[in-house]
Amino acid sequence: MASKAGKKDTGQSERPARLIDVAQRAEVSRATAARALGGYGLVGDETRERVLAAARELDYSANVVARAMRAGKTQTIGVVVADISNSFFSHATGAIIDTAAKAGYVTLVLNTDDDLAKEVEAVRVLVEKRVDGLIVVPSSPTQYDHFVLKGELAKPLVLLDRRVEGLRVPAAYTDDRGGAKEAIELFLARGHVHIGLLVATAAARGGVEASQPEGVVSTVTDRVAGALEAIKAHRAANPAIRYSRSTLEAAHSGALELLAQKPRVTAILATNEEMALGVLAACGELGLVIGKDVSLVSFDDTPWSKAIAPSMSVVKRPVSELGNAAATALIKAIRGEGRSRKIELATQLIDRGSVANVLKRRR
Amino acid sequence: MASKAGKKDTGQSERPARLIDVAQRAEVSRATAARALGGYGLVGDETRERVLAAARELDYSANVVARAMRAGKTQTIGVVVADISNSFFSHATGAIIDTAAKAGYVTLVLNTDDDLAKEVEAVRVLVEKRVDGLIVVPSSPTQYDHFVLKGELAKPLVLLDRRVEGLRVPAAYTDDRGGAKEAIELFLARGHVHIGLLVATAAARGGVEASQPEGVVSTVTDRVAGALEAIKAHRAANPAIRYSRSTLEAAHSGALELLAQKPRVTAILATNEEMALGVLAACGELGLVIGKDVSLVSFDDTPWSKAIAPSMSVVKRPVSELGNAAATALIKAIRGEGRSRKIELATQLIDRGSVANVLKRRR
DNA sequence: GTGAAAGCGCTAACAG
DNA sequence: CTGTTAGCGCTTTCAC
Repeated sequence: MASKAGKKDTGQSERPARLIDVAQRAEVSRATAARALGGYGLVGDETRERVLAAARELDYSANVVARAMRAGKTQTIGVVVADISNSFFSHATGAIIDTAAKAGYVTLVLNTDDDLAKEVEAVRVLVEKRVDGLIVVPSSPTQYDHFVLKGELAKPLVLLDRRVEGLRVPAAYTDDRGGAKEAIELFLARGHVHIGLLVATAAARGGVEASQPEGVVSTVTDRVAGALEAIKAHRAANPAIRYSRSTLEAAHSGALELLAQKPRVTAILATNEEMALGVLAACGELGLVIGKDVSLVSFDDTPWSKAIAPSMSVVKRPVSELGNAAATALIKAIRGEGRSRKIELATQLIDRGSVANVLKRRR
Repeated sequence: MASKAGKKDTGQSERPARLIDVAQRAEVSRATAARALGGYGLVGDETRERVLAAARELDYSANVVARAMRAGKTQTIGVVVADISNSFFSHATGAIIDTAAKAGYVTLVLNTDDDLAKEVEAVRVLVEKRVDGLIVVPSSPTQYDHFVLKGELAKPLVLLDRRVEGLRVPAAYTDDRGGAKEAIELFLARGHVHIGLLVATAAARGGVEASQPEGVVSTVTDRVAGALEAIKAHRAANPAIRYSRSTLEAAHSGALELLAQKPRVTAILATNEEMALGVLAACGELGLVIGKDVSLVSFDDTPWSKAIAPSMSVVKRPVSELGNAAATALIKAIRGEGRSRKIELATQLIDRGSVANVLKRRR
């Protein structure tokens, strides 16, 4: 490859300068050059200048791979998410990338499509790559063998958005149970009696189901639990529930099913952006007006939620903060500084215009 | 760190097994073990079995860093985008990650916030990391020194979404000029005379301006050029234009300014999601009904565009295909197979319900 | 203040 | 079919 240099006009230029090239040009040893470049140890002032000049002249770029091999650390972290193109994950990942970068780490990103097999493979690849740590959005609420090597974690690990039963590692997630509870309480306070839950099951498989599928992640169970908690506390009627695959199409069908309930549901809690969009589409189709015929609250404060008419009430989660917290916790773990356990961030109910008040006058 | 092993119950287990450990356990040389594991060269059947068994027993995970150092290739590519949390970039990046993974590459992602200095730094870091190639969304339409080492590209490079003047490398982008042209022609065909352009300037700086800022990327100039082309071809009146920073707030102000034009603008082309949202918000505020008082077409087909009422007409760009194409071109370049130059993908005008027909009867 | 040398874990000649 | 060996480029004791 590089041997054809100099002949063709497209011939590769000579291979990048190495430390030894810099050392020779500056007429010092590799050790001295390394010290000057690395800014550690003792180096004479003029020697340092000479080395720096040589490095500049040669366009020297340290070979971080060699350094990593020597040091046993790569200054790289791995992020494993269900799907980077999903806005929740892309925002969280963006925050992780930035926080990690500030601490001198670069970030490798892999998708799993919420498929455990892909997650296992992703973790294997990242461990082979010798990342210094991992941030994972686990696709299973119970499986964690792939993180463990010989009774120990293969790498420092922080869970994001979801917890894994029995895995005692730091996890950054939001209080979705509380968020769902608040949303339902808002419905109840406004007089809604027939409430519907459109629950995204993060899983890529399945369509729409009336009962909770197996192996559903913690965010799903938390949100349902929170909603039911509110219902029970207020002795309200059981809500209609549909578990839907997290796509627009499935959400649409799910919403239609909810809206077809005998005493029609007048308020729906959608557990993510796709579910909310499904409700909007279904209502549009049925000629039902949001904020009037059907009230709606959705998880996650998307940019469009305040631009539409009526603007949508949401349970906002601090997504960037979540990513930052996960990255910070991971870097701490990598550096061996203390061990954060659980990082639970609060959600915030933002009531905009999509929840009608159907309260009758006090009789 | 690892030296405190065995004492505390949290003590790290012994360091990961190396090739030599596997070789010893299987009672063969490192070379033989490597051959068996790597599936190349000649190895006796039972020998191979023994090696594989030993590797399994030791939970051997090849050290890819060492391999990379030897091989001079890291099987890693770098992706440099303005902001991974932006839906366009996250979708494109998702496609890149998946395509690269299929070809055996993992992906490092860095953000620039459309800041050239950050871009330069990102490229430096990635080159130090010895990535095998780079996919960059350039933040400047003219600067490219940071990609060049000694008259040569530092690494195989593919541009994404935007072109750079004078830089002859493969670039994957969409025909935004054509897309804008079609959108304007739709307005014209429906009888709109006073047309507005709300143009996102990708730059993080600035607010709202009436004339084109300096150093704006190719997508911006392409879209404006396409729109003006359509206007000129039909001898229509010059459009009102606002260049806006790509945030909801700036877009909102920009839309308000457009809507305040003397003969009021009846149709607006928004050049991205944020701009469209700004128009929606502004219209909501002014009590103007989309698809009736104000017609709207936006670039990029977002999930919410079809769920709102009326659904929004858009210039759809094949985002995932764009990412795939960029990744494929890069991998080709890395492998030295041919050199794709420009990859221009077509846009598609999807007319939904946000463009009113204001045509008067033929007189 | 500077240099010599060992070695991180792996692979690819080259022998046998 | 299998073993020996020489590095890839860097850092880091340990001498001087």
